[in-house]
Amino acid sequence: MSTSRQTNWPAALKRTRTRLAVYDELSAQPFPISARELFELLNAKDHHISFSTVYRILDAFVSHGMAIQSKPTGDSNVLYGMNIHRHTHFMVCMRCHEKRALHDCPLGASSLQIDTDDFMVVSHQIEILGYCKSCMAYLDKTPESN
Amino acid sequence: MSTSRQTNWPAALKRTRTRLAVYDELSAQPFPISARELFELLNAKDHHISFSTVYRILDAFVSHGMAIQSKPTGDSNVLYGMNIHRHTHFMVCMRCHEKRALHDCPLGASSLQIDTDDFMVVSHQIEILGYCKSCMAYLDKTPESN
DNA sequence: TTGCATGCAAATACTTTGCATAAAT
DNA sequence: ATTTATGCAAAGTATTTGCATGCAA
Repeated sequence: MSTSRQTNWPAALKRTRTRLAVYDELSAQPFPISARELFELLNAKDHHISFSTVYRILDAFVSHGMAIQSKPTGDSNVLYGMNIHRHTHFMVCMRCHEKRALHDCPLGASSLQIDTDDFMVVSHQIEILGYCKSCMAYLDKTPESN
Repeated sequence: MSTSRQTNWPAALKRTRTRLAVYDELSAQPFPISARELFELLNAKDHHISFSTVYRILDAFVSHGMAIQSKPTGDSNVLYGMNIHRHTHFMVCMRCHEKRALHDCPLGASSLQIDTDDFMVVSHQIEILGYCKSCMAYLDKTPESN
């Protein structure tokens, strides 16, 4: 009943038990997650899988266009998510790292217009940087400034 | 003659010799650089400065809106740059991490329209993700797929 | 002088790698 | 049969933290 059975799969990647498990678990996530979280989710389901293997599989997925890597401001580790067209962008406070989701993508499909013969556009990432209400207070200037 | 003399400076941050040196060196950079690079540039100029201090100063600058942090795909470390409105976005190959600069910002000033009472927008980051010409070849699918 | 900043060194993550074994085609 | 993937453990690298000392206001 796993989705991985019927999905396009790169010829270069063997369909191992481990990779199919990673594929299914990652596909079940509503938002990108870290390699460690994925590792823990899989092991909680009795999939014995090594930590380094998770990284290797995720890298392979990214290299073959099945997954997307992101490094959000305020997260200490890299996140991975399946390459789906439905994605979410965030505003991030540069001081406390609070995040707020944007309901609309500011780019929409327009990023695909950048597509050229030399570069195939697959996705994009956007972060709006600034300060949340409570952190604005720390932006004070010296009395003599401005 | 350093620019740091005449610039707005948050009241909460003491104007120490070390911070002024970091400010000037970072301001001189055309593109964001890592804490390590900054550390090396400063020490090459006879500024004895500790590595951890560079991190602490950069974090303080980010918290006070003087600098921006970014974590580009394919770079193993965090980059820092002064918060100037002139910035560059990149297309990044998800396999080999080759980067190509975008000449125009796809958002322009429109990201500022997101500004609300609750969140003060300062900047934004965009990455266009995809595959360069030579890496497209690795995206092949299984014969039976699709 | 008082509190914040810095240096040093050690600790903490996170991620990658080597190599022997196991599994997929 | 051959090639590629995995597990384990160890190494590598970036970043953070504690604490004693130094400096700015």
